[in-house]
Order: sequence, then C-alpha cells, then structure tokens
Amino acid sequence: MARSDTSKGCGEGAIAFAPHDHARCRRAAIEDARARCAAAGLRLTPVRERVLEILLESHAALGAYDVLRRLTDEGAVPQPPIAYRALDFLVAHGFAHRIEKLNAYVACTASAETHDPVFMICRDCKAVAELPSAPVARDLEREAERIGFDIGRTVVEAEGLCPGCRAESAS
Amino acid sequence: MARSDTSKGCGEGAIAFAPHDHARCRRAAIEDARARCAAAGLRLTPVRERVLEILLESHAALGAYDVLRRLTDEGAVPQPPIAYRALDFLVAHGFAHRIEKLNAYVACTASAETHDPVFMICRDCKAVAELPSAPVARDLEREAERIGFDIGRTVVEAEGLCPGCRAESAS
DNA sequence: GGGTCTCTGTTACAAGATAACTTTTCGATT
DNA sequence: AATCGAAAAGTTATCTTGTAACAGAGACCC
Ligand SMILES: [Zn+2]
Ligand SMILES: [Zn+2]
Ligand SMILES: [Zn+2]
Ligand SMILES: [Zn+2]
Repeated sequence: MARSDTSKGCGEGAIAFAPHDHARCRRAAIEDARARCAAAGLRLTPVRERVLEILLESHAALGAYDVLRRLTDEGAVPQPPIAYRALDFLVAHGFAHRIEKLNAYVACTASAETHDPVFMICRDCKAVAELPSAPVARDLEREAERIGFDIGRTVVEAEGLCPGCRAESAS
Repeated sequence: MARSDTSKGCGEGAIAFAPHDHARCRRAAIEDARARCAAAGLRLTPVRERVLEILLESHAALGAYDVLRRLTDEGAVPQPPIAYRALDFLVAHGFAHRIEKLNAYVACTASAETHDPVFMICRDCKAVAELPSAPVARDLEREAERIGFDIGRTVVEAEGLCPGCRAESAS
C-alpha cells in the first residue's frame, strides 16, 4: 500500500482523524497557500492569511462568527464582512471549504486548485476529513447524464463518528 | 427499459425535471402521506398537511420563511416556529427533505421511509429532483470503512442545469 | 373526568449573511 | 516621485434563517 504522502505533507486521506504532527500540517498549508498565491498572482493579504491560520488551528469547522470572534480578540473590532470576504477568497481559490451542513468553514487539506471534495464530519469532536471525490463524482455524473442534468458544483457531506470517537464511545 | 412506475404515481426518477401531470403528483403525495401517517400512528395535523401542500405546489425548494409567508397569506399571522415545527415533522418522517445548499425544503417524490437521497438542483428554474442514492451511498460507505468512519446521515446535492433549462439556454 | 403528552400560539432573541458606501492600500503608468 | 485606477478593508445598517422558552389548547388513555 504505502501511498506516497502528497497532501501538503500530511497523511494519505483522513488526516483530520489521525494523530499527526499538526504544527507541521499547519506550516505546510500556509506555505502552500503562499506559494500558490504567488504563482497565480493572488494577494494573500494579512487578513486572509490570518483567517487561514485561524482555520488551520484545528481540523474542526469554524463558523464565520467564530473566526470573527478570534479576530476580535486580537485588538481591532472587525465587522462580519471582514470575515466573510476573507473566507470567500479562501473558498474561491480552494484554500478552504464551506461545509453546508454546518454553515461553517474548514481549511483545505488536499493541495490542489478548486475542487469538490467529499467531507466526513464527526458529530462528536467536530473534526472534518476531506477525501478525494473521484468515485462519488463518477456516480453523480452517470446519474446526471441519465436524466440530462448538467452538473456544476456538488456538495457531498457525511455526518457520523470518526475512528477516535468511536473507540471512546465503545468503551 | 420501461421500469414500472413506483414513485407515488409519478415518473421513474427525475420527475421534477420532466413535464408531468403535477396535479396528480400532488394528490398522490398527499394521499400517500395520509396513508403512511395513519399506518404509523403519526398525526398529520392541519398545519402539517397544509405545509406539505404548500411544498407540493411545485418541485422547487421553499425556504422556511417562504412557507411561513404562504401561511400568513391565509389569515392568521403565524410565527417562525409554526413553520419550522411542521417542516421538522415532515423531514423527520421522510415526507419532505431539507436542501442544505439552499437552506430550503422540498416535498419528497420517492415514497419511502426516511432515506438520504441524492438531489439535483437547477440553478435556473430552482426545481429539485430527488434520485435514489444507492450507488453513491455505496461509494461513501466504502470510503468510510477505509478510514474507520461510521456514517450516520449523508448530504449529497449537485447544483447545475436541468434538461429543460439547458435547452433554453442553448437557444 | 382527570392526568398526561403532544401540538400549537407567542415572545423574544441568537446566528448567519449581505448590501451599500467610504476610506485605504497597492500596483502600474507616466 | 506624483498620479491614477482597481482591489481590498473598514463601516453602518439591515436582512435572512433558526431557536429557546413558556403558556394554552387539544388529543388520548385510562
Ligand atoms: Zn493537521
Ligand atoms: Zn470525532
Ligand atoms: Zn409533480
Ligand atoms: Zn431548470
């Protein structure tokens, strides 16, 4: 098996659910964002980078107002649009994702351009794992073709219990 | 092909996108709800039935406040909890579904107990088609097993253009 | 015909999101 | 370096979506 480690220096899939060197995880994600912005001529401004850092503090999803509160703690008293604009930028360019089920946001853990991943959301510890969507996307595309539907974007989210929390609750 | 017609007297899949006898569609859905409630000892009260009827007026998704407005037009001045409670009941028992991407609700078009279907949402005419989720659910289950995740509920929604609106925009 | 439980009515508010306008910052151009 | 235009940040105000909490009415069971 031993697939090579391509996701920003983190694990091979459900990094969010596995114990790992998260400090490294964060650094890698920030550096990746910096690099990709530089390459694409995007401006990773201080607010935007700070919001990404806040999201990267854990693999749990944060609401826009959670992010805003964290910004507020740091001096200024930012208003909602500040957080929403930064989040919109991060989502638009694939550095973060919006979790529809939670009205919340997570940092991306799968270095790539914009993509429509599959998310697994732990209802206990709130961690969100991002998985490649290839098989699911194929099925959806097949169904869509059958009925003549032209798919733009997809939302695929599963809510349940992560390995860690299963172990705990089974005790 | 000619699969037999099992969905509440409507078509074989994307009924929402196909021209059809919608009056019959509505009647069938209401009668099905009455029958299933009677069988299961559930109370399809006037508010609940009225809300289901409102959702059934079209295959587009309605926000809770849209539903509330429609109720308000009819005399009394109901408050949000009225609509939310009725919608919660309908969703809990599979008579309607919540579309996370839209924060809105649609009547179910697939006679069955609670289920986690796949939705295709037309960004133009706002119609929402409900499709069986078997293949997608299998993929998700396989992925979940791989990483040790225990799936509870799933959200699978695709936004795009329905056959009808594709034809129009291609003109 | 009393007790319990579910549903409804009502108030009040929390949480999520955006419209619209002003000021600042940045980067390119002269 | 001064100027200009575009993009981002700051600000105000408002809108949409969703709940908590409690009081009253009605159904249902004995
Ligand atoms: Zn990590
Ligand atoms: Zn967990
Ligand atoms: Zn119909
Ligand atoms: Zn359409």
